[in-house]
Amino acid sequence: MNIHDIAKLSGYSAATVSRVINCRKYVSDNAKLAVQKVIKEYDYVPNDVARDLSKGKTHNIGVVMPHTKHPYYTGIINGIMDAAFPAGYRIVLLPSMYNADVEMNYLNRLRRKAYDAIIFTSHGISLEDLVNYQTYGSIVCCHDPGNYKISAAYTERIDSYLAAFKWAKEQNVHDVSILLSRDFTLSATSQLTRKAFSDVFGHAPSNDLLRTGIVTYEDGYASARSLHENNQTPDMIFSNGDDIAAGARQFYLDNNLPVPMLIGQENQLSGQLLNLPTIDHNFHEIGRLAFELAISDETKQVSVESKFILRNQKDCSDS
Amino acid sequence: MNIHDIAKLSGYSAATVSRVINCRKYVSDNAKLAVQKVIKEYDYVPNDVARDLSKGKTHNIGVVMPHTKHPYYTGIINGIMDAAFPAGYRIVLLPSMYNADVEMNYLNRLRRKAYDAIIFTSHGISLEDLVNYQTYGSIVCCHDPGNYKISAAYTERIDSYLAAFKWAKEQNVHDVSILLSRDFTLSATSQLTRKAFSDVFGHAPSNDLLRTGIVTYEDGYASARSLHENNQTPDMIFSNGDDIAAGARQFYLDNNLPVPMLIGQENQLSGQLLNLPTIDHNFHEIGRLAFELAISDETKQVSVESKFILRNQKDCSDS
DNA sequence: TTAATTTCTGGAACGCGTTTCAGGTCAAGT
DNA sequence: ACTTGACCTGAAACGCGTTCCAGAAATTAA
Repeated sequence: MNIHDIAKLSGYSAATVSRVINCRKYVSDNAKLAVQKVIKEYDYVPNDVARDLSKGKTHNIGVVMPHTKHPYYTGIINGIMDAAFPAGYRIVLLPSMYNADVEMNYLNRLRRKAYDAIIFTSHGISLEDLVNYQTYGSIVCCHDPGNYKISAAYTERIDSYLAAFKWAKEQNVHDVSILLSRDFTLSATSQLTRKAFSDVFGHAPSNDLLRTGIVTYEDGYASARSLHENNQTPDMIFSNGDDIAAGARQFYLDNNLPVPMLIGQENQLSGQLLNLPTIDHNFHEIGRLAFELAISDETKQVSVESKFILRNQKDCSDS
Repeated sequence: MNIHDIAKLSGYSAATVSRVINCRKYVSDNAKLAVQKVIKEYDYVPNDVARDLSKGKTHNIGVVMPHTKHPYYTGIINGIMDAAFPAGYRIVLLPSMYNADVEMNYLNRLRRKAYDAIIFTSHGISLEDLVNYQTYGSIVCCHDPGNYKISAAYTERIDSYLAAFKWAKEQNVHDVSILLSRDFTLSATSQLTRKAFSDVFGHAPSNDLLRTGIVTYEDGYASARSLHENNQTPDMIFSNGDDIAAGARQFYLDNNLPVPMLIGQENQLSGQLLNLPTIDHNFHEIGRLAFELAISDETKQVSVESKFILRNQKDCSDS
């Protein structure tokens, strides 16, 4: 049962049926009634894929995310969804695991018109590739693209990082362990972290106290163990997530070791429960903005500020 | 640039080009080479929407979720994704807010072939509606459908609920507050909670100690306040999420009130941090199973056991 | 050397809705 | 009475890839 069947049954043409369905002008009352009757009688609904093909638009936005565990991504996703839903767009989850082939595959699906636009919450392939693929559709990334001409919604992190490290310095810490999601060489965010640290402390962060590939509570726990096993005793751990900080803390507690000071990120519930200083990167807002950019024709960059949050300082080391 | 253009340029027909693209048999080496050359030269990629239309399949699975904040949904989503990705399916997020019109709209989009199947992590419309819409595509729900003929992947909760309440009884608690996501009348899960409670305690849970519509940490906090303001002093709070329990706990701490015993659910990080007894509903596995059902032709029900988890009991009331 | 396969290939139909365009009607304006 | 413009309508083209079927050519089997 398709639009042509309805046309035949109602005695009108497919064009008229299409007009009725889409509430277009230039349809007589007679035609409208006749068509609606048949549609109702046969319980007809139009095929969305055919419509998408015809219109050249799917109302689907692909959202590429390296993994799903990290709240960074769920935060952005929520922001995107909250903006996409009222606008009549759907979001398609595209897990990438930072795999270049997989990401390329998604870009090609953009070319193939499977999505109207694609948002990279993060990406393993080069920014240059992303920029080049813009010929085939709207692409948005979620970090500062520097001089590259590409739409981006991201958090301006430097001030909050500086604030965090300044506060750290005021606490008279000397050995700061930094836990990162990705290595300095791979991630602009990681580079920024290093820069902020260096600016405040006057020297680069120690490699002995650095751990990368850290994403979850469990990773945080393992990092602390690794530090301990390498006889490193940082007096502060700066991590890229409250959950991660919580994991590290747990390792020390479990082993009756003194817990270093902790700074988290993402303003997660764990941080709230443990009263950790944290950095809120406003991911929900980033998601909203990314969506707006995705469906707009302009190529532009928008950013929001992140905030270093010092909670009322109770003791953080108790269980 | 479409397949017909490629056909013309290569001197072969669209049918042959299609065969080359899809690596079908019955193509001569000459034809293959010629077509591939033109495809490469013009950097042609086929249109996915046209292909979907032609094949009558989108490889998209719609996943309806009432809201995005609750880890119940993110857990299932992760399970679905982990299964869908290797199978070449994508998942489309469909927020519903338990709104019947919205959910109906998604069901209609299934009819309209926008999705190959649809998974309801939860639903506001009647199970009967869901059952009826199966004519139009594969539908999976995530709770025990009773006698209704519909595919379902869900957690068998009764044993863990019983175990939890039995443990509670052993702790000699008398006034158990129950915090639920949805009212008994609306939710089978809520009914089960009540049944388990009644079975163990020999009487129905107190309405004065019941709160519904509770989903987040903040809701948990508000519930505790509400209980307090109504002069209710439960000696245990049974909540539908560790985060929620954590929220309730925080209210008591903030007001220097004794913290009742707590039982959480979902085995969340907050529960881990606070050493809460919890119930793990195995949502990741539910997601996996739901996906398998979604792409299979059979209509069947599968369930997994949930587990009551009693952690090593440290004191839960400190900060 | 036939008969029977298997391999190639392309025209045309199919999946299905949208849109353009041309042709026609009818009421309002001059 | 004549022009103008708004209103209706449908055939056909368009978006684009897949597949069935028929016919031709090349092998293989007998």
